[in-house]
Amino acid sequence: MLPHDLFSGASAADSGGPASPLLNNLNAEQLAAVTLPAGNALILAGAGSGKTRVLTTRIAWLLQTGQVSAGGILAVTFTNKAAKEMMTRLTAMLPVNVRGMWIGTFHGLCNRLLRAHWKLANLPSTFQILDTQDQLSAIKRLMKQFNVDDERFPAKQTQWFIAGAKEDGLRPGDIEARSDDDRKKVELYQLYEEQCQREGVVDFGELMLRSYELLRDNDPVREHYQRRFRHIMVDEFQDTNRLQYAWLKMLSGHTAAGGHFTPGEHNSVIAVGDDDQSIYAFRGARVGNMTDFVREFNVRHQIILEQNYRSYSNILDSANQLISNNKKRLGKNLRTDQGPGEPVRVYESPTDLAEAQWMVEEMRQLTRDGFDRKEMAVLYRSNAQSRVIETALFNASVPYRVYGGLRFFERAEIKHALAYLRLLENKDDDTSFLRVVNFPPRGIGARTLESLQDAARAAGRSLHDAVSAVGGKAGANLTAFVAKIDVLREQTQGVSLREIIELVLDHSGLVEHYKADREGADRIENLDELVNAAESFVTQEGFGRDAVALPVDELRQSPASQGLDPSRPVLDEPLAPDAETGETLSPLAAFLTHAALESGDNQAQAGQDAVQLMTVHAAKGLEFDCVFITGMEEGLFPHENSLSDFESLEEERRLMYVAITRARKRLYLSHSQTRMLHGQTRYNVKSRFFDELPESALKWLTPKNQGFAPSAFGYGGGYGSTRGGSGAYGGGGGYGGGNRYSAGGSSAGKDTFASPPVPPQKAAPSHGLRSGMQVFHNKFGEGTVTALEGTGDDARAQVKFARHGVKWLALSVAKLTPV
DNA sequence: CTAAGACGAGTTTTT
DNA sequence: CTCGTCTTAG
Repeated sequence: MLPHDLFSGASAADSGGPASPLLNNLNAEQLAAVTLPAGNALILAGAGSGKTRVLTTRIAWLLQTGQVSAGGILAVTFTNKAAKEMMTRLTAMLPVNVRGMWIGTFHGLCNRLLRAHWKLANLPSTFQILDTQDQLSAIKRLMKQFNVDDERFPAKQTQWFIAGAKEDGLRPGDIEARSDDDRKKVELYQLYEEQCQREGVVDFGELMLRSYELLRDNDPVREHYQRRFRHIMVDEFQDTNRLQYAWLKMLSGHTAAGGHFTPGEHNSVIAVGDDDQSIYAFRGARVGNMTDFVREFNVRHQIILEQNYRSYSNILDSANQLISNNKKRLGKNLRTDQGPGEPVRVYESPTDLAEAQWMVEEMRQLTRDGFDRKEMAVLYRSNAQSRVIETALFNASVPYRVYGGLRFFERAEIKHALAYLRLLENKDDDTSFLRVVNFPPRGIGARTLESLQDAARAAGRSLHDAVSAVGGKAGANLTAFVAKIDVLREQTQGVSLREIIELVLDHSGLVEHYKADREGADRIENLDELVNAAESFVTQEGFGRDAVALPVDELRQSPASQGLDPSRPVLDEPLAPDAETGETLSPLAAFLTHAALESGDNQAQAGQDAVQLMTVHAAKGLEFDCVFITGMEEGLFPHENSLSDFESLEEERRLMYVAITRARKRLYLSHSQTRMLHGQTRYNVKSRFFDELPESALKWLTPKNQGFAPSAFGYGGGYGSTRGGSGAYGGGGGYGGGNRYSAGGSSAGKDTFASPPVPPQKAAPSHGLRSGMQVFHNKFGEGTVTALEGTGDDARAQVKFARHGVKWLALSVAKLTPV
């Protein structure tokens, strides 16, 4: 029976209609994917091929045709954004009970499992989650305590080792140490584990690994979930690491565990991914999981989505030809009905500054052509490249937004506040304890803390519990701190989340401390924002799905548990009085989880029509009308660290593939002959990737130079080498003169500049502000320029803000964008 | 305890 | 060059 036969039969019975509107406008491959029969399948989804649509429609279709109830669905993604997107689209498609489904990130779902089975997972019910920062400080603390030479074993490296081991699903005992250094690292890993266990905290890797082990070691639990999740869907499968793969295997019943092999016939796993977009090997992702999946899950249906709905064919041809240079591929070619569109424009500049200025001019033209600024993206390989571009945009008064950097919940003041909150939940969280024990300062110095740590270690207790062991004045300060925390904990019982946070902000002295600080205004504002975040968390999310534990009664009532030996507890608290209502976390605990698992938006400058700046990695999953890929130079893109081996060079190529496929209408590739890097000017050769693009799709805006000849240059040999024609290196002001900018002077003979050449810029950059101008500031919002003075770096502007009054701002520091 | 200065590192990153 | 971290002096 064909998949759609199956469907139409079911839907006819249900709604009387001939076919569900759900399936309208799907192409043949999409339709096949959506209506796949039960069983494991791999969907190879090219960029822009409607992957998310297929995934969500599949779920809706399964539900609508009654093949599964909401409770039988599990969909897992990598980012909260993707998970949210799925939920939103799904609810738009069907009036469905999203609550019953498990849709979330790997870590979110693991957290959910561990919250529900904390006892079996050997965790305290109040366990806290360490983010990467917390993890690093925990490791530093540990290494100091055990007098580990941090020259030989940098904390960062230890962290990397531990995280890497967990990604591979390895406990200290599973690691074969070959060298003394390795043995030491394994020992540190072991000690770190003990420390975390003692403190009741888990890091991101632990969330995954612990829930994997929970399933592996508890037959009833595993079998319950295996029975429950009949349809498992995995997004971005090419990004899964070893452990995540094993986790999926365990959950779907495709593995023998604890001697009880559970046949997987109940469960269908649909893996959706694109091997050509695998760009996260450096953090443990294993593309090989895709072929392993086909083999080990006995995949019989493979569907390739190649029809692209995003870009014109010049762009797609470029992407296709580039990626065809990779040897290790499953094989896929994007196609479109949209026609060729405009050529891909290539620009060469003498300096990185000139590259940026050209780009600004081009953007101006694009704006005149009717493109929104938010539809223009500048992509670069590494963050350091954003600086010149930002400067150019700033000087030209073009609003822009940079992705990346600290997110809301990662800011220092927020972490401080959260640390207090965490201590209320879990007094043994030493990382949080140390973060705030002397912040704001309360006379507790390094020496005091050392003796406290010694005492705690000797007694095998947490820092909180060991304060009484320290005497003297310092001891009194410590006792006062602990008393303050304990009192706060009392005071916050039965109080709303908002009030808890307000109490903590008041009594911790944080707000007061920042008030005394001349530059503390921003921080106070962020702390206020934390209250808002908590408020909207409670109202909007109803504690957030990630944090809500599995309703306890669900497991008990499931037919699965009925045959179980009653003496064998399936649940942590099967008979608790509140079991009937479903055990949920306290609002505070839920909020803390939310903060750890969802670090919040970058700096959502919502509404601003601004040019988008980001790394290529950050651009994955996004799309724009106009895309500039900058710094297309050997050593930068592909990155020098990736030139030496085949595998990572292929990953660089995939990265380029991702970058190209972000563009809908216009694509620009630019490279510069020289570039400031690490305070030195580097001479760069244009990227080898240019030679892998179809000439017919390109338009050279500047005279085309000799291509890169990989065989002629050894690794790194490209720098400082000369190229045909130019020979002008070292000529200083010589570049950019005359011929290079003359319109139509291209050797290809077919180009004219889309915009007038950039005049050589004078040293003093103009800030482009005028009195009376409406401007936008990240912190203060909108305002009016009331006065200007000074030039260059000393330039200042007086701005009257709607909400924050009149302020003088140094333009070299403050980011003001015209509205 | 704070502030200034030395020092070193410097792809990519979500949870 | 430029940022963050660590050390040292007051």
